[in-house]
Amino acid sequence: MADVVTRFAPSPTGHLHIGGARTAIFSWLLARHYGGRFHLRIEDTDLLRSKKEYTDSILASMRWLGLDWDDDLTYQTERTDLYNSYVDKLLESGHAYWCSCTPEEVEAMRERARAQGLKPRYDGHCRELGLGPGEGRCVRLKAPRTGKIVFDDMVKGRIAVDASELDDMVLRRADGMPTYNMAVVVDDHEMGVTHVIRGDDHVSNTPRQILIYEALGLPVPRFGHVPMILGPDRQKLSKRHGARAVVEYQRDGLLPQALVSYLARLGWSHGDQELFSMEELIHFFDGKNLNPAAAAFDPAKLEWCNARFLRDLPLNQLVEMVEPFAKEAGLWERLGPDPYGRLTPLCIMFRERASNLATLAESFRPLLVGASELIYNIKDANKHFTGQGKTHLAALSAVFSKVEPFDAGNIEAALNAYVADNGLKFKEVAPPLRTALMGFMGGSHLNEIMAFLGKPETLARLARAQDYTPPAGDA
RNA sequence: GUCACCAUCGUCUAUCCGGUUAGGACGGCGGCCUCUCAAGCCGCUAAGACGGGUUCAAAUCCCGUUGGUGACGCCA
Repeated sequence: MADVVTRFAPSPTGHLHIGGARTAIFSWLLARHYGGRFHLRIEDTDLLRSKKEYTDSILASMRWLGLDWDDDLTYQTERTDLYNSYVDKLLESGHAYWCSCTPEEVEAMRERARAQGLKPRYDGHCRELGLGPGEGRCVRLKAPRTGKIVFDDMVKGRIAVDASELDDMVLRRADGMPTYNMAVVVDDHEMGVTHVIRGDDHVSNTPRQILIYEALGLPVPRFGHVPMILGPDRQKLSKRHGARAVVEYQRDGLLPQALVSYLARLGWSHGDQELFSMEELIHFFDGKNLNPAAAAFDPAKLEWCNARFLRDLPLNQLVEMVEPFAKEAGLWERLGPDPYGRLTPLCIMFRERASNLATLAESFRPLLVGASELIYNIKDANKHFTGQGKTHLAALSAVFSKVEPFDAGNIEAALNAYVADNGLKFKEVAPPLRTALMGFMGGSHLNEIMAFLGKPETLARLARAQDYTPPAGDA
């Protein structure tokens, strides 16, 4: 398949949503798989709803996901003359005509059709009137009245629509601006697009666009209509389903490669493989094996997917990525003069206990606050800071104070010796120690925690725990 | 209403130009491991919407029904 050219054409009327993101991913992958080109076109002709900030946001999300584009961006608002030159061609060749009907008159036609149980549509009132530019308001396509429009969709297979189902669509509005279908055809042709990958809400536009291609005598590209993404309840994705925009997932601490892998796997498959690197996606994604049915978005699986990528990420990259989240959590200042040197052991200790960057950063907190600021889980403290527990803590304080250097290996040896020398079991000593260190029964290996904390802080925490008294009135 | 599209475990999917105990993954449940929480490992759970055909044989092909989605704009 030579010279594959695809595109992604968002309207800057909102942030990039996961549905759009997946469409972009498929389109991008197809181009990259075949060594072709991928273009980005901003469909900003809806002047009322289009906003520059949304264009910026969409671009930022594309970059974050790792979807680069070839050549400059195309903005539809800058191409009005181009579109009109094509409309003029159609007028000259007799494939289009001027229409003087007002929107109100057309609406009345639709109403009449609906009343008769027919499909609401324009009735071709001005089709044979031969109106000139001065007499017309908008320009309509003189669409064929009979025959079938057939195309072979990359995901849905053969789709056929009867020409009689379509009416004479408007190509140029009364204000001189092209309509969506006209602009899309001109743009896709001008940009040399060979494969139009888009959302499945466009299937019914496709026969109309094919009519324009044919009227213009242009080659018709291949189409691939990818289904929508549904919410976890299989209803249309909406606000009540939580995060929908890519930026929200970014802010929540998702890894871009995890989102891409998950989204690619939604509606596409490569055997039983669940996780894909970008390289694997490019290698395997050939535009086949796309599922024609809509897929429900599953946050639980996304989280699992993210946790997997989090674990396998090279440590230096992980440290880099967790930095903004540590700052956001207000923990950055607490890392001291060598923040990266401190972040590294924290990431090693907690990465497999977190499912995203935000929870990972938050899990550092107990090790970064001072002994007096450590928040105790009341249940754990009451259960483990008992007479026996405090006895162990007192003895361990003495033991640890002699450990030098205070590193993980020596600490572990000292701890094991204490347990063995006193004929104890490790699990008798560990719970009070862990609770004293972490504030609750959780976290990484005890010796690593203590090594990270350092001797003074470790001893301070053991001391504080020995002074613990259950809150009054607590049952 | 009309037209188009869709239909395998709760979810994502494999199998689908016919023949399988319908496979994997997430989740859930149980177990192992273990100082905790995770992770990891093991096991269990659970599906061809329904009805007709065609055929020796249908999840797979055909028709219908039901259900879902989209479209029917001088929005994109």
